[in-house]
Amino acid sequence: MRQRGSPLSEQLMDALEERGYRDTAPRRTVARAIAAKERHFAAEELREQLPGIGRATVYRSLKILVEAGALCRVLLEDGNLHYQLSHRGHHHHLLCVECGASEDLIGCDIEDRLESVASAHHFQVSGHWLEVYGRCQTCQREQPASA
Amino acid sequence: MRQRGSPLSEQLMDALEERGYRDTAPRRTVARAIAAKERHFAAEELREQLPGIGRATVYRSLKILVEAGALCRVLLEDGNLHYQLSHRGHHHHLLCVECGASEDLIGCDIEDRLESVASAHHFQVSGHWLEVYGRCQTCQREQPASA
DNA sequence: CCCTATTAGATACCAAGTATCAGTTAATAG
DNA sequence: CTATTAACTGATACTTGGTATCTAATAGGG
Repeated sequence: MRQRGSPLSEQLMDALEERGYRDTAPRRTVARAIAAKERHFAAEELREQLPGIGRATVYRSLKILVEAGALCRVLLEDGNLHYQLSHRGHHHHLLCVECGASEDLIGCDIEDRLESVASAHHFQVSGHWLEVYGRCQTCQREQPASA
Repeated sequence: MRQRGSPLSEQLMDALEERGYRDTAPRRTVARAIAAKERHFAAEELREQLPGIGRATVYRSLKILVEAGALCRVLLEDGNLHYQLSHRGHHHHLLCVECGASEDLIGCDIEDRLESVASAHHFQVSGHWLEVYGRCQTCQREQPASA
């Protein structure tokens, strides 16, 4: 009697199965919990929600989901690391510091600029990490000027 | 009999005193240890080097030095957070994944590009975090092609 | 040389992991 | 449909990074 999950959680499971990981009940439970998230979340927050799942299992699931590209890690402005569903491959986030919403930064040429700036330093770029913090359109409308 | 420190460690102490922090022996010890670092370092690494200093004091010192702008935090590719001396205000790092060297990224217009890309998303940028990983010139010369 | 706010260090705690390991289970081979 | 076994789970303990709390010590101004 396998629990069905949302299409989103099925996608997470698929990503794991593509990588050769087994389809297990605890992983399905974790996948469903993640799929239900509307925002980025802390590892501990997820674990608290799943008291029936072992601590190690939750963290292991997060790890392999990130490796599988189904989940991505986001660095908050305060230095905390959160997780959220990942749709594309490599991308960046516009993180709203007020409501916590996150928008993917696409169609940007940041990589190209990085490349050219780095080459001026005779540096061979192999990767980078970029997070952008600010206020989303919705929050700007709600509080036009400052907070 | 106050221990003298290097000019660099004196700079760290000055940064603290400017902010109203007191000149204490433990802080001088921490400042000297940091000033002697040639690379970015982990908090725990620093603490191990200073068995005579309390754990909380080491972490507190790191925190206030970051706040004072004398130290900056660098995010390694593996997600670990390290610290290193900071010279300028806001800047980014070119981190060599081979030797751990770090170069400051200056004279770049990344900020401008971010601003324009974000405004296309109707996003009001207030801050960002950027780290660039790759190989420095020295490591490229030593191992011309791959590793 | 006092006075007191700041600081130090001990301790305990929390968050985010990782390592180990005995016991369980998924998937496959027969 | 059962047996096999590699993968997985969950408990536990440990590590790193960091904060909170508290008592004792001390810097530095008056």
